[in-house]
Amino acid sequence: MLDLRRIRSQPDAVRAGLARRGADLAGLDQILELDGDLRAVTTERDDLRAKVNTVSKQVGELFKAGQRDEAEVLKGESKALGDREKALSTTADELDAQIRESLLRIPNLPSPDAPDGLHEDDNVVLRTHGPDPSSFSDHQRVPHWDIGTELGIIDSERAVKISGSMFTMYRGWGARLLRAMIGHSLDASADPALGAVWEEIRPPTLVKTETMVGTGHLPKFEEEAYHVERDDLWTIPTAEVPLTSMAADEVLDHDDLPMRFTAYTSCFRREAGAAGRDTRGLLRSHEFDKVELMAYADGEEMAIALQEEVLARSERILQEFGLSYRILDLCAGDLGGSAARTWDIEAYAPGVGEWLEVSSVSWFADYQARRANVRWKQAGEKGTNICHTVNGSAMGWPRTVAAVLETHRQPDGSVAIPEVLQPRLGCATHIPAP
RNA sequence: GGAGGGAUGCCAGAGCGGACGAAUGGAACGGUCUUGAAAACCGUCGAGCCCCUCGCGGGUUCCGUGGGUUCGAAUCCCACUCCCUCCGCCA
Repeated sequence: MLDLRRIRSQPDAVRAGLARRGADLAGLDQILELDGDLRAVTTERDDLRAKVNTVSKQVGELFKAGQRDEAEVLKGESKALGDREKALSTTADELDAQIRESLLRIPNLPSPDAPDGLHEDDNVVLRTHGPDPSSFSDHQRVPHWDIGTELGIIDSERAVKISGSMFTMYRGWGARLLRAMIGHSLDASADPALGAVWEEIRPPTLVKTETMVGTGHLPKFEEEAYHVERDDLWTIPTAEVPLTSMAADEVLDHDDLPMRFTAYTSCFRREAGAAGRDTRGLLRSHEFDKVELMAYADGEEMAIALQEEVLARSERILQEFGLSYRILDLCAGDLGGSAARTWDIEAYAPGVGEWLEVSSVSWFADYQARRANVRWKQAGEKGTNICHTVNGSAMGWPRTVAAVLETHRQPDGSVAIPEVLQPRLGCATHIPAP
């Protein structure tokens, strides 16, 4: 969430930032008004409390001195003050809750570096890597759902039988290929030869409500997540959720920053309202595999360097897989609610004939960390500071698998396995044609 | 799921209605001593919010969480959460 003091001291700048992403500004005005009320009430309440505290102290002293009558008089006085204080206190609590509730629904301010624009079409292509989409041959122009069926490596029919529409199932070479890709990504992050080591985490995939609030997935996107009502737990839509909340309510030592984590998990999304859109094959499903990179930073400079580091790692993987991809700089209006700046990576899938979003690399400034209350402290210095958070996928696997299957399909119907993955697959070079 | 024990500052740990934001010890930081270090000694040593005549300033809140009793709660009462031990069940 945004810093209330910033909203208070620079309301126009905040308004302008939110307007860039086309956000509703009514909540902001409401907050400003409630905040004014709250501060008036709080000041008065604190004054009364101060009086109650002094009077109570006097009561004690008078009793000790044996001056019972005087003590009784003061006691009555203090009670009256206390009653007023209680009423004000209730009002203050209510105002505070209202403000927080509104604050949670206000999206982050876009980075000034994020391009202008309100729609997807306004996103800027930063660069494209690999062969041009027009250069692929006919044998690569087969959608992965057909390849999957042909090779017996994707069995959507049975997944649907077991779990319903928009679930997928990998079999045989498909399942092994997926596992090899995941392993490759995790191991690359653990390899010191490739730069800073990202600590591998295997987090829970069922989390508490407050954990979902921390990253900004609740309350706004309640419809998107599966909720296990009996135990009041939510299935995570991304490992970003548990990773970002790992340090919730903690004060990190500045010397430990940046802290880098990676996690492989299943991700669950209800995809409410997306029925029928891009749902064929591996394009969109309720449960999918993803490896996430997530880092805590001490501020903007460190955070942006980490965002670039995540992007480089994700790109590297796509390069190793021999895929064509492009990097999009999301315009202010297309940014997710918690993000300040996002780079999407889209891999080209020749069979589907589309660029598929396989990764999203975002810098959240202190928006998530303020929600989750993640702070850092420099030993010996006074006070604490809110962290910055960064995360990105490396990768969202189903679409990456799709792009790999289509890109590496051979004229004989087999699929060439990228070299980096071969050692993980018994040194096989191809998924054999049927 | 059942029975018992517990939750206090960075850590350990006292306090069980007023003098407690909290003893004591350790850690950390600054200093004295020393060629340097250790030891010893002295000092500092939590966070949030609000106000202002912005000063090494004032007020307030926080002893697991939420309620209650009281003039006054870390201390009493209630509920909940989490942790530990034992039993049951289970991959």
